[in-house]
Amino acid sequence: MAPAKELTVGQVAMRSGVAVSALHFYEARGLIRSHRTSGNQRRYGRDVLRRVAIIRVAQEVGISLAEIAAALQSLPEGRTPTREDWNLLSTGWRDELDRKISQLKKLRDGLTDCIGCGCMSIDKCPLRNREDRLSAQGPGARRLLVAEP
Amino acid sequence: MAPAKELTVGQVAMRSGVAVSALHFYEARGLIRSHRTSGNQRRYGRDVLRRVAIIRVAQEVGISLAEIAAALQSLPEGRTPTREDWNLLSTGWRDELDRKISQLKKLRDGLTDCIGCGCMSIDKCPLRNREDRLSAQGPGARRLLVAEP
DNA sequence: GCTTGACCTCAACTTAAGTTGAGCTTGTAG
DNA sequence: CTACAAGCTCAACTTAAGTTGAGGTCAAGC
Repeated sequence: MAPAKELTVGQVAMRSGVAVSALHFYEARGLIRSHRTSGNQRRYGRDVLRRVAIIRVAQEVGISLAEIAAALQSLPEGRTPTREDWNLLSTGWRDELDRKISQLKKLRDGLTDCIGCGCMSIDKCPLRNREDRLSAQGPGARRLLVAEP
Repeated sequence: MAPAKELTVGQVAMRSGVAVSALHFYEARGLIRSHRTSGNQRRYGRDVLRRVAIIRVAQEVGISLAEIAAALQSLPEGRTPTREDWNLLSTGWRDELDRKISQLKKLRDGLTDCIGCGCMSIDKCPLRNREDRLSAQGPGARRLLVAEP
């Protein structure tokens, strides 16, 4: 089996859409790893592309590099991660991810539920007058942040 | 109708769970608004609690204050926003929110689809060998980032 | 065998989103 | 009516996540 060719930092940058400087930065932070050629240049295995993709996706939904780094620790250092490895990683995030999904849906669906504005507890709240929801639950702000879907 | 009592910055901080300094900051950035007492202290209408809640929710899912500020421009300055106002706001975000939801689900569901790792195009990719998915679509990295749910 | 574009390190700079602190003013409870 | 918690402004500091630039090395094509 021809050992899948290693990638230079420039190639990884091109294929992942991430700047070389960011790759250096991720490496300094321990999110990715490389080994060096005799001339001290970085070489990456192909799995780095997947790791970088995950870093970007996770970042875009508001997960910090520190959290991502922690999660990536669960991936094996040497070998290409299996499906089991990935599942392990993502179960560590599941609660947080579920919560975020829920929040996003609230935002997307027009924020029709009360998010702690206090107006629900006032008789003249336009939302309450229009829909008359939640009115049986007594006064006070409800659901400051999303708890469940 | 007793005009719903106005809130001091400290009360807003307490009820929203956001620091006073952050409220000042949001105001400086135009995300919320107050008027002043004769003694130059801030007073807020109750709608500020809802605005702040939205700011926090949106922030948590990775939307920047600048984007949030832009979206909040669509809300009426003077009156309590109606459901229509909120819908207008959230439709401006809908595409971005849909994309983020989609990304989150990928992460949560174990990243089982290829996210541009390049390994799908290699015969010995463990995922491909196990599942033999997507194999009819030719070589090359696929779905670097999520396009559709 | 050289030259030119990729790489290397390291320090300094940037932007976002706040926090902290100093020094001064307000307002409310006793 | 006074003390003291709460508010005000403004400048400086912080952390995260990079980017930029200087100064020097590597390697691949001609």
